Amino acid sequence: MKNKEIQEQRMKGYFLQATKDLLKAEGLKNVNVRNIADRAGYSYATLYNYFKDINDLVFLCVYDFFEECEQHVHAHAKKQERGIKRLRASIRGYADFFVQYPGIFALFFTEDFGTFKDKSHVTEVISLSLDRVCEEEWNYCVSKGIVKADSVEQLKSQLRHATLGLLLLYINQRAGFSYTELINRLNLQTNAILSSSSIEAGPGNFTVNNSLISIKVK
Amino acid sequence: MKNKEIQEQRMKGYFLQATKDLLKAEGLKNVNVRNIADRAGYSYATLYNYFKDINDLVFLCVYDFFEECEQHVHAHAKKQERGIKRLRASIRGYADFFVQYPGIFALFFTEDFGTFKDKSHVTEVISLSLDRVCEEEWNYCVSKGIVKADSVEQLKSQLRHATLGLLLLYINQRAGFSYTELINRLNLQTNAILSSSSIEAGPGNFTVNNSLISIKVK
DNA sequence: TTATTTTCTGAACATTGTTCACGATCTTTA
DNA sequence: TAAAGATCGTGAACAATGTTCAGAAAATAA
Repeated sequence: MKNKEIQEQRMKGYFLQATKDLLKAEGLKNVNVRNIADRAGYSYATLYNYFKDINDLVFLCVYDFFEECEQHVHAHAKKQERGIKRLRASIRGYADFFVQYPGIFALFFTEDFGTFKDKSHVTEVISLSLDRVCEEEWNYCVSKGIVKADSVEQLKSQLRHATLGLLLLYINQRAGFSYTELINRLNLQTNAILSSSSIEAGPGNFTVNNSLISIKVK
Repeated sequence: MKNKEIQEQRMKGYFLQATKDLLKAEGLKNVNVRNIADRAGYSYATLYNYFKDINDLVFLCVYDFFEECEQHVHAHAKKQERGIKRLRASIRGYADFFVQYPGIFALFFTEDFGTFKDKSHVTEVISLSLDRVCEEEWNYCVSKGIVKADSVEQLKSQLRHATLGLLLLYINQRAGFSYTELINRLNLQTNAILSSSSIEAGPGNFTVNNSLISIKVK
């Protein structure tokens, strides 16, 4: 009875891996049962012995992709000194990850769940993904008194929605600007949110000349 | 030569109207050539005599939908007194419009353009739609000295992205909260952005008790 | 080795976008 | 007005994709 379980998990893993590879390499529109099965080395019909439908398979990838995103962010952010700087770097890393893999962005935020069951788990991972990858740094900022504990939830929420909105326009080609310009706008926007009254002024955090428009990042 | 033009525009109009009705009534996933043609009273093949493909037809609807959105917003906002209050009401109206028609949100922000040509026009309408429906009120606020002229672009941008991000999570069912809660969060977020240093304090605008979290709207 | 259960597979069906040849209709012209 | 020609509308047909199913292949049990 144990072997059967192991073998089933192994089979699921093959399809899952094939789906992830395909999604990263060719985007969500090229993810279909025949392509997945080809990569996995089985017939498309076999897939249905292990997954209810293609949504079941595709949305299972969210967990792995979130971990990848987390690692990408941490690898990018750990070069910065702790505090607001690292927080900013985390947000930048988060955006970079989805720009690099637009298919993962589509899966996380725009793809219809269809018949996918138990979406509450996966929606929480998705909707709080930016908060999660920044969590350690938020805690640090609060513990050091850089950010007021009262304000953290409000700041997280602002950053979450602002980052998402900007990414949505850029990744779905609604914004007419370049990648460089995206990063520019992301920085401006992040600074505007972080330079609220909830952030204690401190040397090396950032310099604001009291106008929202021209914020100079040190 | 003139009659032909008129007749062609009329035919396009039938398909366009059918597409809009369908999209509003049944959402983007039920918009397909056969359903559209049924509503228009023609065969699905006839559609291809007037439009290059279905994307050509569907993205043409953007212009009309934007006008509808604009009217919805104005009808909702004109009850408020001019200035920050009406600005807030406009943002609320904008969100309401897309909540009422999730298919229009999908078309505006998440649907792939495919082979759609000349997207620069339509992307501008889309990406600046919130700015446009608020334009009159921004001008008013600047002219009355309620908002610093320097800050307007930054504020527009913040509101645009924050509103979009929040709507994305709600409409695509990534957020686990109700409509009431959405409006709550939207108001909080809007107030946080509008109560920056760029907004002059004034009687009746709003009351802030200096913390980001608990803003009381008068 | 044979029988039974499990796993895998292509055929087949539904849906959707698109093309195309053909017939209907309208216009031109002798 | 009637024949010739142009234009328009149509279903058949093809491709791509999701899904189901009966049966082949493989693994297991007797």
